[in-house]
Amino acid sequence: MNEMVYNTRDKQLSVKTIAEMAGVSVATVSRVINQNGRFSAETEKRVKDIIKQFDYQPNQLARGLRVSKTRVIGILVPDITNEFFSRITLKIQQALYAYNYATIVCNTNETAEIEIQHMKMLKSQRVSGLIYISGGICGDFFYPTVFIDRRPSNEDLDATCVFIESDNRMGGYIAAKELLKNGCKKIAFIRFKDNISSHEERLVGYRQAIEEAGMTHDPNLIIYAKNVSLEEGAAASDALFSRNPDTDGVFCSTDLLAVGVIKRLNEKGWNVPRQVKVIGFDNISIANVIHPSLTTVHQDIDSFASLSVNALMSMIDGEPVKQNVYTVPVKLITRESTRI
Amino acid sequence: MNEMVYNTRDKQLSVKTIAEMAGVSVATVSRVINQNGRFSAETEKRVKDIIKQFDYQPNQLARGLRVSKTRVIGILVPDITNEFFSRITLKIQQALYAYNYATIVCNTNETAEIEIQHMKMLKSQRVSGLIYISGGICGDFFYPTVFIDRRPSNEDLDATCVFIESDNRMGGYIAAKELLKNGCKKIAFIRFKDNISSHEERLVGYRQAIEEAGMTHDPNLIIYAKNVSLEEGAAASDALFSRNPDTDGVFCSTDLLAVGVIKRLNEKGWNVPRQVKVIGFDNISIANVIHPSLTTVHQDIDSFASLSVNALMSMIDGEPVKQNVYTVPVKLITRESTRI
DNA sequence: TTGAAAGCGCTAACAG
DNA sequence: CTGTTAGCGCTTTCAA
Repeated sequence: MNEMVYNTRDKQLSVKTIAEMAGVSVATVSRVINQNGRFSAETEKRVKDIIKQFDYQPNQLARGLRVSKTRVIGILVPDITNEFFSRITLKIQQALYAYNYATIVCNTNETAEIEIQHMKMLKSQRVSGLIYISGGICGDFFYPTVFIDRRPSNEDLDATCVFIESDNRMGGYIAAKELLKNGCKKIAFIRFKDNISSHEERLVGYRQAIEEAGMTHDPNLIIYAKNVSLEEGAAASDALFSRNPDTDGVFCSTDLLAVGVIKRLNEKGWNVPRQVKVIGFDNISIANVIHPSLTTVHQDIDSFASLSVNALMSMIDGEPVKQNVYTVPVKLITRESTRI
Repeated sequence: MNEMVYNTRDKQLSVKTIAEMAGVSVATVSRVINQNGRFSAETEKRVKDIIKQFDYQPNQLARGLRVSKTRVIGILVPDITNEFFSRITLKIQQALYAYNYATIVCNTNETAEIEIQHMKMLKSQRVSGLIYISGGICGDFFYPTVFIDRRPSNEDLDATCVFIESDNRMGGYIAAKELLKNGCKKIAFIRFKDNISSHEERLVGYRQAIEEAGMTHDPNLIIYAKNVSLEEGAAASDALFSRNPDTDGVFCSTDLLAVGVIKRLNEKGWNVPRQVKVIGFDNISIANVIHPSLTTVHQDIDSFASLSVNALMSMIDGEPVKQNVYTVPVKLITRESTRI
């Protein structure tokens, strides 16, 4: 039973106190902190010494209020527990950290309602920019914004924002090619139900490969998963094979779905890859752990992070957008689940 | 090549504007917003209508500056790509969201240097509280703080902070018991090298079970992993079996390590669970996907989140800390990796 | 090279 | 019930 006494309310150091201690004005202290020149080397040293001595951290609320710019970026992400998204988020945070920006991460759970609430909060926090990872139902162009993975509507994209994506069409194409090359005759596509541009493009690439192989694309072989999760992958697998038991190849728009499929097929005693070959997308670590290990299309997360942060920083600096859309190459990672 | 024009700088609505539009003073607007009474129903409606009409969001910077309280909490986490941590983080965010608090998530990568930098940033952002998930090298009690999973040093804990953990000793005990029950005679313990209280306690429980079984605890059977990762689990497995090839049971202080062990043993052609039984800790989804599926000790993440947020909220409200330490029950999840 | 002072948007006395 | 006003900590003219 302690009596609570936090220091939070204790008067922290402020420019005013520092000014007094250094025998200069607050303006000078501010100039030194922001290295705006117009102070002598001697003054600079005096002020800096005090700052260091007391480990002074400028109040970002006051600064933000004054200059209408916070060093905070909002990140909106559908599901932070999905390793693919958490890895992007982490890389972005690390890149922003180098610019001394903090991030507020918001989990939207693919729900417009929640996304809108988060946007209000971010607005009230006066964030300096937004990064949407696979989201953007309510694109509000109040802020410099980067979209990753999910293309915003065209009007929005024509405006002042940036969109970064994998070469999803190529990804779908090489995925289907891999299955075709290894002898699959009836290839299904399991995808997230929502109308995400990245998953659409993967479908387009898949269809192209199918048609190039002289086969016809069968809409019955497209299965929609309610969520991107192991469970929904398993459910989609059941739905697929109950209707099309002779399917011999499955391309999933996400590793999580693919792993759910493999797990379900294993449980039912099917042999992957002998009876059915499976391929995923993302290359998350679980893909290399499942048995058989999952062939997948690798997305270049490092490029996502560096491109998005560079773009956002120059937007915030008021520079004109040189390039609206960036397409990042993908590559096939061959593992057991598609072996002959 | 668009010319950039963001609305960010456009004058947003403020209490002043709203006051003018409603024909009242700023004080009244503020009272309505914060529901501090002393306004008529009629005034309230007038103000609220305008707020709704323009979707006005109060400037939290100004508010925070004024009341020395931000609606922002800092969360420090070792590795957001570890599903166990991302799930805790998500649950905490959701709980805080209900209180209208935002979170700044900082990835410490188990590095003191980075943790210190993040602390400075959080301080400059004037967060209202801190939640350390499995961290806290530099416990700064400037803020109301909750520690999860890793016990802070005792002096710190005596102060005004809260610590929440699983019943790790019991977890270690039931894990080792499960292996003993299923016939293991030589049981190893693979753990993260850092001196984390939770992993220490798991060791204590493990030893207790070993000794109760009339066996002696062999320090050679304790292996330290450099990181909590699949790769380090595999490496630890190699180190273990090269020195102790007759080991027939492995308890890992983390699922990630355990899955790394199983994967490595599979690769080497060992049969899990016939030759070696393996058990983990956390119950992350990968545990149910690996073959053989991993028996593990489930941690109650929901309780972590609700306990920590409740505690933090009352600390922030200035209430005395009623309870310093919370211990959350664990439970054994039996799967294939320990079957006889 | 330096300082005085205004003001960012908000809340909380205080006065009516 | 309502308004006036000071001031949170900071940056930025403007003047010296």
